[in-house]
Amino acid sequence: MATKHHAHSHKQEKVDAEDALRNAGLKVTKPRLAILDLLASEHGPFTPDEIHVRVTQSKAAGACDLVTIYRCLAKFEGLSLINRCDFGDGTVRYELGGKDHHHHHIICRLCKRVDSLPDCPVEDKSIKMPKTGFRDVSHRLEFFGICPDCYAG
Amino acid sequence: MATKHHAHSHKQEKVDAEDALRNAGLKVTKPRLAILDLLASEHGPFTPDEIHVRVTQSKAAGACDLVTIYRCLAKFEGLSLINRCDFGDGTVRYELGGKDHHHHHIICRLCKRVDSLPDCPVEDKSIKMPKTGFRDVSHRLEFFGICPDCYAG
DNA sequence: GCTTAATTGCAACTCGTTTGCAACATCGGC
DNA sequence: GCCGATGTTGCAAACGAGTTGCAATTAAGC
Repeated sequence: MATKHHAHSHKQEKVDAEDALRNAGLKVTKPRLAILDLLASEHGPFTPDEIHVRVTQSKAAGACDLVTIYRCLAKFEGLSLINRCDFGDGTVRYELGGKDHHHHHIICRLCKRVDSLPDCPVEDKSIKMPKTGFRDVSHRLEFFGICPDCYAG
Repeated sequence: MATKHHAHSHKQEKVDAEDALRNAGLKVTKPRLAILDLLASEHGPFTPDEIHVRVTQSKAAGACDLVTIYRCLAKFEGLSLINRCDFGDGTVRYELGGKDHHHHHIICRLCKRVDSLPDCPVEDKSIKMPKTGFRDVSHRLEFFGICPDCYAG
């Protein structure tokens, strides 16, 4: 009983992940729960490899093959459970959130730290969309710079 | 003499490319001239592979190994003779132009056609740069959509 | 519990890109 | 114009991220 109460907030996360999987029509497996838990609890985004390392190291016994990570991430992305980020450094990253979580990042060129920017200047209309005759226009926007920690120290 | 006059405009391009190489402190070689000529005359941007095919097929005798293309492009980019574009499709593209040629693209999701956008809305300040404490901030911005040709036909 | 379809692990593979090394071509000096 | 130092090239082999085929396993519905 004591244990049950103590673990409450963590349990809650697990249930959310399970629900998300069931709602999506996916089987609930250990690797999938581990990936969703990781993305829900640590600030990302993470590369497939980073996810693999963390999931494998976590005592949550989510250990699995890297291929499984790739396959789960692909499924999750297809169902909009997670978003893919591409910072142009040769690998892809993922973070929690569906289409409603649209936002952009600023990445430190030195320490690679990633911050999220709350507002999207394109949807804000603070960016004037060029008139191109294209339809169904989406965009990718990322900022790069030197973060305070790096230029201070 | 007749030949000299006849080939004038084309010769001129070659001279420009040669000058660019000499000014950059690079040796003037056939592959390098062929790459610069291609980028100057055809509307890009092009992947290394596309450049290789075109350069090899051109009777200008610029035939060379794909590795050479990669190495030339890396040098050129380091010297800001060309710009790298990344549309997130697993390969990189290059086009002519230094830092003064900063601009963005809109890419058709169907036919992959790439148009250049004349103005940069970010430098226009029509985008309100988020105050993040980061310094030396640059950005990457690309648009994706369906081009008129694709949704018409 | 038992069946079936989904999921996983392993190994082998693809594709864009990079690297080691020996052969070669360019450029500056004679 | 020839020659040597240095930069550049070709080839083959390696690389890393991501994918695929297939047999073994496991979750979900009955």
